[in-house]
Amino acid sequence: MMELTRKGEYAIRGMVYLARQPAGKVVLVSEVAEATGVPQTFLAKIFQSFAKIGLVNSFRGTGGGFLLGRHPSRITLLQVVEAVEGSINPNRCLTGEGSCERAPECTVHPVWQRIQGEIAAILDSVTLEHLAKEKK
Amino acid sequence: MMELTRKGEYAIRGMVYLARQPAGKVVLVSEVAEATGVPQTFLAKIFQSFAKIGLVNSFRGTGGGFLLGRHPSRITLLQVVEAVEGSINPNRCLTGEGSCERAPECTVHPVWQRIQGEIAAILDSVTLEHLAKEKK
DNA sequence: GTAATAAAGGACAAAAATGATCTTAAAGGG
DNA sequence: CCCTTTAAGATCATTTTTGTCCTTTATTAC
Repeated sequence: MMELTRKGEYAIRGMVYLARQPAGKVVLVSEVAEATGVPQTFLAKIFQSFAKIGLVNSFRGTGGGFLLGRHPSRITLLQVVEAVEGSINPNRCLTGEGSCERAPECTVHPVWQRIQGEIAAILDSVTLEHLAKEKK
Repeated sequence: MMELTRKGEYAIRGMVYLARQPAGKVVLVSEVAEATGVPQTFLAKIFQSFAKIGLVNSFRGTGGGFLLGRHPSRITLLQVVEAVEGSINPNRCLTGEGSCERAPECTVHPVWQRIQGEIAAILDSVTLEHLAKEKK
């Protein structure tokens, strides 16, 4: 449970790979996919959606590919995860408009709220720059 | 992302409803399902699996139904959630045997481990007894 | 015993997540 | 201009999750 979806996992793998490239280096989805063990077509979709929100930049044609949209120190795990799966929300009860009519008397609510806060805080404290550093 | 599955959500709703019953009171799945807004057949499956591990007790025939397998103070949210979705594991990388060959050099790993720990700690600190108390 | 009740269990159906394939559009190289 | 490269986009296939339905088994009431 509480598992990151594959989409989320793949997105992170791909973005960390990009973060490990020399600044300005453009790489092919095919390369990223192979290196990270992610289905190429699926990763392509993810990167495409990231291009739309500026998380990555993309170039077509010969010499084309992807690179990070801004410095890895300015992209947090939270941003990546939320870009791919929407805002963190461990329980449907927490979602905004009318999704839980029993919210007022729902005693489970505050628990999920705490969890949501913890997760977001942790994810937001980690940047792609941190993750790009190889472990010794 | 990081969302509880419906199964998990339904399980919690059902168990909290049981916890709110007078001690020893046996209730029908149909009653629980209706009161909590959960698909009856789905909830039945969940309770059936809970019966096997003693989280609830079940009785067939007239006057049959379900009740908690032990005192609500001795059932934590973590136990309910794990019973229904397996052990908490926000990232496949963390799962045991061979699911992530790149675990050793995976820098994301420790982050998920922290998240996993936080979630488990919070969920384990809340019992059905806590949740059964109506909010004022 | 027989009938009624209600969970157990299995097989099936619908929906969502995951993944592949094919066509289109943009960019560069000759 | 034409060909190649590579992302963009749309469509389709597979798998998993979610949900239903039907039959069987246990229990109670008569």
